[in-house]
Amino acid sequence: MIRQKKQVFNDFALSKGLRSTRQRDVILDIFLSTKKHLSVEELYLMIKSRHPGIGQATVYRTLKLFVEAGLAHEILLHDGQTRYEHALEGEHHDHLICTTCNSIIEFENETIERLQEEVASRHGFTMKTHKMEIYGTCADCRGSN
Amino acid sequence: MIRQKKQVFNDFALSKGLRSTRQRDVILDIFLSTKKHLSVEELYLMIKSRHPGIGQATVYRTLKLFVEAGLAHEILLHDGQTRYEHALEGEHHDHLICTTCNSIIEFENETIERLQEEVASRHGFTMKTHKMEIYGTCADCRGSN
DNA sequence: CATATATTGAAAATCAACATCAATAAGGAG
DNA sequence: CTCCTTATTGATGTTGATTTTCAATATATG
Repeated sequence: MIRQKKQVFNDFALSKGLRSTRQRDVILDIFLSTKKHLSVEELYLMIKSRHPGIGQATVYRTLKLFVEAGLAHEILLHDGQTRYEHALEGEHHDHLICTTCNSIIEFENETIERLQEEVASRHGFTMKTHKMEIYGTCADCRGSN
Repeated sequence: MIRQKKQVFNDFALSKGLRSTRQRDVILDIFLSTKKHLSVEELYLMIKSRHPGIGQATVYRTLKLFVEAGLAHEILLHDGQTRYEHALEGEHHDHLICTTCNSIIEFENETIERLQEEVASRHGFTMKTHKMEIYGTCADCRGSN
């Protein structure tokens, strides 16, 4: 799986004439090793702890490449930071976001996906991607409030 | 309808002990008179043209109050500006966003709404609001590309 | 009217994201 | 392997949206 995603990036790099650098390898490794929706800053801190030489700007630049390569999606929440999550064709999930503790649960629902396609085509749209976020209170927080 | 929304804000202001000011009246009036998803800057420009005295910071502050009062929702697109749209219980719509021309089409789909509730409760969530955005190419842009 | 305090506008401060640029490194040619 | 071209990097500066600060002003209430 990780190998497969690295391949996706290599192919992308090749097709774009990008050079292969230590920094991009490191950033890709660490990005792929995470599960959560990390902000650039958070990812940068993880990276810096093992590879102090790598600059923040490079992390920004590289994450944008991952998006271009189709490996990552940008997520905008309401905390003023862009977050990145994994993306791979076929894999798609949406988010349940707890407005109390900010935890994020991922889910998939094929029926919703299908209805989205339907709505899009009804309006003459060709759907590329979509984003669905449900905000509410999670079970844990409901108990403790 | 507009009267009703003004009432909502008055009630909110009362419950919070907020004072009634000329600026907030003006901003609410103009906000309610729009249909689109305006950024703070866009709204500020509309306001300034008729009421040059009103400052940008006040517009920012007041829009946040509208959100708190339940009159508006923040929308985050990928252009680095927070936009505000009208919100009222019962009224809900989602967005089709053209990634070529940035136009936004609103739609509603009850089935999707229902499925969302279902997903939320299946995960122990109490759903408060949600957001769904479908990105793609609109009919016009498809033609001209 | 007088007082207490919320609100405002202008300007400064913040903060994420992006651009600049000199130094470095990749990778192909010889 | 060495040279050369050019992509990449890291440090730093800049931008642009949003927030905060603070003195001046306006509101509500006694």
